[in-house]
Amino acid sequence: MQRTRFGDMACSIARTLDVIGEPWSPLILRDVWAGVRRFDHIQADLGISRKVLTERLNHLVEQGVLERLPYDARPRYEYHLTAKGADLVEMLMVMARWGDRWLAGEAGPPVLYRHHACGQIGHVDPRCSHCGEPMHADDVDLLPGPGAA
Amino acid sequence: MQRTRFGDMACSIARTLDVIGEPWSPLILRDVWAGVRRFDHIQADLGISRKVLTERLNHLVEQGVLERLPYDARPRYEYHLTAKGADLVEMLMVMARWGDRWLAGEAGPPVLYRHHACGQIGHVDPRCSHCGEPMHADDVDLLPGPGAA
DNA sequence: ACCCGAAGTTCCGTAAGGGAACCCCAGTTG
DNA sequence: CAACTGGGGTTCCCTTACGGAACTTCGGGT
Repeated sequence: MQRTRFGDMACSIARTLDVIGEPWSPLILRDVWAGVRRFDHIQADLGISRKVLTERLNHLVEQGVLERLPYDARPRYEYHLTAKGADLVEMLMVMARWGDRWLAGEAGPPVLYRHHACGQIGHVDPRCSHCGEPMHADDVDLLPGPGAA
Repeated sequence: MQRTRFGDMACSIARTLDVIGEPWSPLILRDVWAGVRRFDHIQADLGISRKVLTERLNHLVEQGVLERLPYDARPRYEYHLTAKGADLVEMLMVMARWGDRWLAGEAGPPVLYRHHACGQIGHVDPRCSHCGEPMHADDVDLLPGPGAA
């Protein structure tokens, strides 16, 4: 299908898509985050083809998002989030939040998030790192930064 | 490529991917958010094939993320974010934040975000909707919700 | 010596992306 | 009035990536 690479664009969204934008990658990350860490378990949980799963895992490891660690004397491996990968989980939480809000329907959200700090069920709320007020689509202006093309 | 549909999974991340998970879709959303709203402009800006752009725009309109509005007496159209679509922009901001942090390198971020409320350059910071404290990968437990499979 | 289970690898058929050419429609120019 | 233009697609062919199932490899257990 000769997919175009996005990484060369002067855009952090495009570059991020080059790391986790391929089909299945966010779901693989979700599984690893949720504790499904082994090849066969991920494969069975997602119903992904083994071939594609191999490709995705290799790519995510190359990109430093996952690491492949042995868990046995035999050649058995688990995949774990690196710091770089754990940082991607907030993106998953925002996606989940959007799906809960716009797609869950009558049944309600399939997963709830309990926050350690307060012990309550909550969801992720994007706020300005500077003033702490909400930060949504209309709350920002986009300006060229130092790394602009 | 007969890609698997994710929408049937009891997972809001998977369902969200069914709406904006196809290649190019997040970048199209980014363009529309940034003010690039017309077919030819998006096509030229992204370098996407016209065929795929047509498919993606139709899908995003069907999903209620974009709306197609005439801007002339002639058959000319612009694509605009709906409320549902504007709500997806926070996902883009989180992706941009991650790319800025982990992929931008020496040059620094290509785009800066000025927050209207405080007038400062900031970035998006995910916080708990309940207590306002940071909400990252390790700060939550996942529990089955009412819509669980 | 045989079987097992985890983690891939290989192979084939199909569908999706890339790219370029083509089409339709409403002005607008000569 | 005919030809031209420019936006917004549509059609065609080619290549590549996905899906699915079968096969392989490597240790350990019985």
